[in-house]
Amino acid sequence: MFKGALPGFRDFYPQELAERAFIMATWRDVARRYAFVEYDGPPLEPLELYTRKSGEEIVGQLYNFVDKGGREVALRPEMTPTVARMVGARANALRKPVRWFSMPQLFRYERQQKGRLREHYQLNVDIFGASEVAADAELVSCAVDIMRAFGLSSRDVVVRVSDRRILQAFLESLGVPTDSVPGVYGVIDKLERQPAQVSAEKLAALGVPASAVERIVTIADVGFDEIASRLGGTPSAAIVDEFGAFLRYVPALLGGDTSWLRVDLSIVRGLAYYTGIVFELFDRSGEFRAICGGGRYDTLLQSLGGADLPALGFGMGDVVLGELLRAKGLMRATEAGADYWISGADEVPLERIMEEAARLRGEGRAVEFALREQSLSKQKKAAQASGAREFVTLSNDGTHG
RNA sequence: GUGACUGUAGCUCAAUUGGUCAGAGCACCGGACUGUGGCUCCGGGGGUUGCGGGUUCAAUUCCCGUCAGUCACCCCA
Repeated sequence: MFKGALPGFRDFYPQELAERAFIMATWRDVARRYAFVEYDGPPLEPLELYTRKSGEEIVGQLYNFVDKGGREVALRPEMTPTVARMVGARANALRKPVRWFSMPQLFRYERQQKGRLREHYQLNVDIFGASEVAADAELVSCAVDIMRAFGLSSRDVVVRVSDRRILQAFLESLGVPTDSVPGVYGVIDKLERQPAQVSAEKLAALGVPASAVERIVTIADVGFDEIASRLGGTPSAAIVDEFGAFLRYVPALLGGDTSWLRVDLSIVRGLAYYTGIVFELFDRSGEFRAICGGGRYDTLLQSLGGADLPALGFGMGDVVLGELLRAKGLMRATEAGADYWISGADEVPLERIMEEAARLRGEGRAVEFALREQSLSKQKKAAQASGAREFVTLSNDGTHG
């Protein structure tokens, strides 16, 4: 006998499936409110679709194999290449901006740990063909409204926002050599996970001026005012103005609520393909991994050989979110019981119960009953355990109870 | 891929310095309580103690391996 699922994979018993359905229904509902439309793609893709974007190193993280036709294939680790291909193929025909979302099951061949399995479901929300910063604000607002829809508040979750271009300009204004910027990103990305002393030493080794090291180690505390004053009048001023507009738009979209956003230049998002504003959602306690992350990647479609369309999006997985919801007591999902439990008193034949069940089922009701004649108390106990909402008793004199 | 810790019934756990130690609660099944809220009582099924070796007169309890889990690193979703 097989004892359990493969490592990193989950069996969804009815309770767990109800929770997954609850999460996905909430995702879908909020995405719809923002006028995003749903799409999907194949769970299995050519391996090259991922190596072209991320290089051969990525193969170590992929669930890949050779199929019976000799093709190198991989279970999708992310949705972006797929959606980039789909949008690229019809770039000229699609009404812009394209506002799409999907809830794919994604796969990674990695050793599992808390909040990370080999498989998960991830909401992907993307906008293509919009260079306006209002689009960035729409995405962040959508992510926050999803938190709200789950009953989470800004006391539970914070949105940390940054901009790669501003971070680069900020670092250069501190005297960081341009060549050292990528290395400094790497240090910044690890600030929270290693001692400040270690970070400072690494920065010094990268040629960062002593005067700038301390400011970089505490870069998470840099606010918009400091950014604006330091970069005002420089070539980056227009970008800072855009960032300022973004910081006004998000609260406007949230009905005036300013409590969710926090400027945090330490959000680097994996050094990857992001080109502008980036953001991550974290629980305030710091107990869990990032709940959600995203940003703008204007050059990615073109680099994948597709259309030259600006693009931005975010991903939100079900694993960390589920852990957070359970920790907060907000997982509102239970196995659905039947609408009616039909019982029979005094030797009512099973056929009469079945006929009544058939009648109600014909009306679209969910109906269960004991599959053999039992005492009424037994039936009532079974009905209660099943979670059925109504307990109906048929008796020989034709009455209902 | 590397390291640390862990591994007893579906779940949570127990079992003196290795010697009837394979148990309890919950859950599940059956029965009683003949009736209004998941109460009470009785009974039952279920584990080759992750798996495979080794040490020993004897191992759940010691050693090795392996698989799995947790956490961290790596990396990222």
